[in-house]
Amino acid sequence: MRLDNMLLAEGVSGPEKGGASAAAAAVAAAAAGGSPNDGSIEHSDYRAKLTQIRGIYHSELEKYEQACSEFTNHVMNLLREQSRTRPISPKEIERMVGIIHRKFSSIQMQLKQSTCEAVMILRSRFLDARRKRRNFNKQATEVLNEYFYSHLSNPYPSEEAKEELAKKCAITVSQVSNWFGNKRIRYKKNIGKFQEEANLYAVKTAVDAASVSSQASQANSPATPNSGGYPAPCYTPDG
DNA sequence: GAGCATGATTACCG
DNA sequence: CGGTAATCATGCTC
Repeated sequence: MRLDNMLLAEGVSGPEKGGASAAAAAVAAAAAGGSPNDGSIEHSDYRAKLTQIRGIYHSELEKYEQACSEFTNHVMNLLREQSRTRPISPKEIERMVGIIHRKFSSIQMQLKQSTCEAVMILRSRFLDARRKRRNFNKQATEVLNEYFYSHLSNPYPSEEAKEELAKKCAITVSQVSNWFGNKRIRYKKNIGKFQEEANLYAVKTAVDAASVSSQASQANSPATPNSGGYPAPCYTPDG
């Protein structure tokens, strides 16, 4: 009866309302392991799908139950008719009913199993954040890149800085951390590839920060990596 | 559709 | 616990 427990836990079987919230709680618990996503939209989406599965499950279950009782009635009638010609013991009737119920419950088991599978697929699809990865918008990456390249000598934002960036970019702090982690490693791995970008943002922040007069005339010379921290492309802020 | 870009996850380290 | 490195899975471009 593992299937029953599983369906109950997922809120597919069991009471209407408590079930749904139980499922949501299960999802929340599973997602709490480190998923940085806010997830309210995903949850409502998940719930909708789960409700759909629930509906199918219950209507099918009802159908089976109805069919079972109909069939049982049918057999009982047959037995009743037969009882005119030969004696039929209550034991025999019981046995027949038992056989019918076993047959139908095995069909129900299949229904439960396929419902379980559907739920599992749904879960894996909705809980695996990688599946619904979205690129950050232009403005967000702009902000992040600006910070990264203006702190190229030490591109490790503090917790507060991360929060600030997260707020600016409308993403979570974990996403900021992920972004910087990825950025650092990828920048280090292939500095050449980021040269252009680095120069761009270096100039941008330079112009932005210090509104000094003309200084953008030297922004296209190739790389001169230094040995400390992270090699800067061609523009070194100071220090 | 192949191939690269990119965000997220995982294993491991200090 | 926060970092790196490798990897996964998807998005995007050609």
